[in-house]
Amino acid sequence: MSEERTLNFLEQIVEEDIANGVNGGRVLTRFPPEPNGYLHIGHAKSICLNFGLAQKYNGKTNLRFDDTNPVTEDTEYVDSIKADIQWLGFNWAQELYASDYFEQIYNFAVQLIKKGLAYVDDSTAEEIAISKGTPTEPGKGTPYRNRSVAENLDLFERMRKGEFKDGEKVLRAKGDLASPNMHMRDPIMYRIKHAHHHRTGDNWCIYPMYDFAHGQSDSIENITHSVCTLEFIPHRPLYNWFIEQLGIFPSHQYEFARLNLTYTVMSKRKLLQLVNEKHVTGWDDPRMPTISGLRRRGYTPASIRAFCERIGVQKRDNMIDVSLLEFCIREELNKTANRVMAVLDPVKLVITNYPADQVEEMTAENNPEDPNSGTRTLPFSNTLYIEREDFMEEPPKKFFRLGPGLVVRLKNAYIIKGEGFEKDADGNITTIYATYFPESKSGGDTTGLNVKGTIHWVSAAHAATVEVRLYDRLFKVEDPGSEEGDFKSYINPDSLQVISNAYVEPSLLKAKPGERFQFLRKGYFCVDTDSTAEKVVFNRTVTLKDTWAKEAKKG
RNA sequence: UGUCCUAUAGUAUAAUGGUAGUACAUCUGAUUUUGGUUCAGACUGUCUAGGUUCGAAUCCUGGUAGGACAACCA
Repeated sequence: MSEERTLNFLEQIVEEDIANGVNGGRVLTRFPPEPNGYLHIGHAKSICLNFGLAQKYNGKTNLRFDDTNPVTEDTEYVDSIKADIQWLGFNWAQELYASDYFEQIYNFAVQLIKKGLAYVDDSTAEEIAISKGTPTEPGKGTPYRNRSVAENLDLFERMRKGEFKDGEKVLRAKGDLASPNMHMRDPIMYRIKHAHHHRTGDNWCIYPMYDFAHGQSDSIENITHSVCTLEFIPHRPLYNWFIEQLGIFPSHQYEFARLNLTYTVMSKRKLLQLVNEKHVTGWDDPRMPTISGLRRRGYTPASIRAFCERIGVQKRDNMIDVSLLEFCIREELNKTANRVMAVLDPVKLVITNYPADQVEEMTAENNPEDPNSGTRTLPFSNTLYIEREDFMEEPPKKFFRLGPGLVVRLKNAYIIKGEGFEKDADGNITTIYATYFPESKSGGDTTGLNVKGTIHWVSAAHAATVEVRLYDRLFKVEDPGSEEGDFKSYINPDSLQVISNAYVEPSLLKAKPGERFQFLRKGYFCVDTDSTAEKVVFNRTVTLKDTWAKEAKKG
């Protein structure tokens, strides 16, 4: 119940509006994705913001697809977007589409033509661009700027009827060609696209531009707070101008800084490239910063919401350290994920003084952080697999694991002492030999031995074989987008390591896709949707914090 | 060299004219049958120069730096 966090600047605006009785204290936000790609963690920030604002102030949030460009949009994206928002834990008041308003927006355009504030321009895209001038020189306009209202009305109607080809004509607002704001220099309102729309089919061949659809849609829905990202700041005067000239409900636009994350890219264009050029397996590849990728990677909705809460909201450009995201998922999984033993890079360990035909059932805690998680049993025998990195032939001083003469605790079992090992012709260790202390069994240790290290293991005869996919950051550099040349040349070639034969506790054979575990000392893992009856596949969500790895790196 | 936005520790984010705080990251130490967790501690900051004020991160002015804007994309 401790709501100690101070208000972010948008919450302050909303609270002021409520205090001043703006809109009668009503709060209605919207989340307006364009259905031309999958949602990513940056969208999650916007979703948490828009839905969060409404939740906090007894308001509602509409889901509105900004589907004004039929050539890039698709129902596949609509479906994935809806699924992702719901998975994140948010419910929209209404599912709406800008295309629902095409007739209304068309009428708005006619209204502006009649007021002498819009005209049909026959110029080419190049001609229009040139006639707009530059940020430092005013625009000159085109010869079509002074057509009569009647002619504009006629032409616009014929545009709708399909009498013209793509690009032949556009409808433009009559703004201010000398404005220092380029968006006010006669922005295009409608363009001709003889294209099939995912919802309106072939009903239309003219489509409104963002600037003549977004604010209008906001207004039609009576959105009170229209929250978008910084790049729309220069559009705001135009947003307000249209609303004022049309005399419609005055929605207000507010802007915040989009999320940037280290070691990844966030633009839909770049993500699409990664997918199309097969640098990843798809939009939901666990290395992708998409919601579907993070879900498959093992991230939880709560962890993503916690992340969005921690990063805050402001108007300055930012670059969030991906370690914060990792912290958020570890924080949750530490409390909720059951611990299991899995050996990813196995080497055989034989306990020479343990009876070869004996099998003991060892008791293990499922989760020391959760007293209600219970215990399970594990088969123990004289031949085990342990992690190859847990043995060193010539261990340095601070190596608290196994080596010749070193003692170590086998988690949930006995203390053992390294005795010897065998190597193959290439010098790789093939088998390690150790002896155990019979009186050192977990829970009943009477040896008084003080061992510094504990390692995990599985019994060779009882182990199940699974596939494990180890993911690392997708890019080698913090900000691939700002580096020289093609961002794809900074892709991390080691972002995926597949281990097709890892040994795990037999119980994991029953694990279902989406189930999460902590592989003791190795990290958090999630069962992948690629799992079959023959082979269970685990994705590594994130490693555990590893202070030994840091120590070892120091040399 | 136009207009707009922004500037607080390595990264984010508070302090709303009155003790610059929090988180992540980094580093110590303690505890630990996970080199995990937990706990204790350390480190590092108001872009700059003036001004207003008893008092400025906060208000004003001038610099500087970063970002956005000239798509028939959103």
